[in-house]
Amino acid sequence: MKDLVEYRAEILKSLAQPTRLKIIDFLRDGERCVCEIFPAISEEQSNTSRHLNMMLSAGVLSRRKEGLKIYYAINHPEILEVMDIVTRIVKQDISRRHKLLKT
Amino acid sequence: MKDLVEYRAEILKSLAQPTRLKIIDFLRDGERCVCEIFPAISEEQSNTSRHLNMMLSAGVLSRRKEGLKIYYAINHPEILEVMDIVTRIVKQDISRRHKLLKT
DNA sequence: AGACTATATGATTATATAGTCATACAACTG
DNA sequence: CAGTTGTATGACTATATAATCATATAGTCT
Repeated sequence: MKDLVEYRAEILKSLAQPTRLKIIDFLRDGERCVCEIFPAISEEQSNTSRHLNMMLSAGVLSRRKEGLKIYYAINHPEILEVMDIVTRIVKQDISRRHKLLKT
Repeated sequence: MKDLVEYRAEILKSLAQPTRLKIIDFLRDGERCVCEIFPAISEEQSNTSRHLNMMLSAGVLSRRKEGLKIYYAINHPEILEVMDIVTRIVKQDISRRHKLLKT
């Protein structure tokens, strides 16, 4: 039985990778099928599929089938909050480093 | 030159691991030295040191020297916001799964 | 049924990660 | 100075991860 720490780590891990971040960014405005996602992020279909599946099983994405296509979407609006906070942190860090260089 | 996506991934990765999550949890109330941290999380000193260093270079922790001891602290209050959100997501997911099992 | 499209998966490879043990280094203490 | 304490690091091992290519599967269309 997985404990809370492991669940949290799993969710964070499923966000903590450049290709997956690009997917999250692309899904910001709503669900998209795989055939839209992989060209948008310039990755192979199979690689994209694996990352999508990983985020799905971490509970970060949800999935809907429609004919041949499979649509993925962000499963929790909170995920976008997390992304926004992390972006803010990065920007702060970058401007901090700039100031340090100038001093 | 690292781009924004890679910076974000680096920060998230530095949070996305059970041992490191335990460290963050332990540092919630303020800075602690390594000698307090590793017994608190039941990990070896050397392993703890590596994780601390990793979070330091991701910009997630800061470090202060005082005599023999080195104190680490969470560098951005926003990190705790992220942790809170992720905890909320996990709890939602768990109760969702419970409901599904009951149906 | 056969051709086609969208997605997933097996096998493989290269690289990264977490953890351990032993040891080095740095700062304090008597 | 020698001994001690706190932290970091080198070398190693086992395991996980990301990416790729080829192929399988599932659904659609004529």
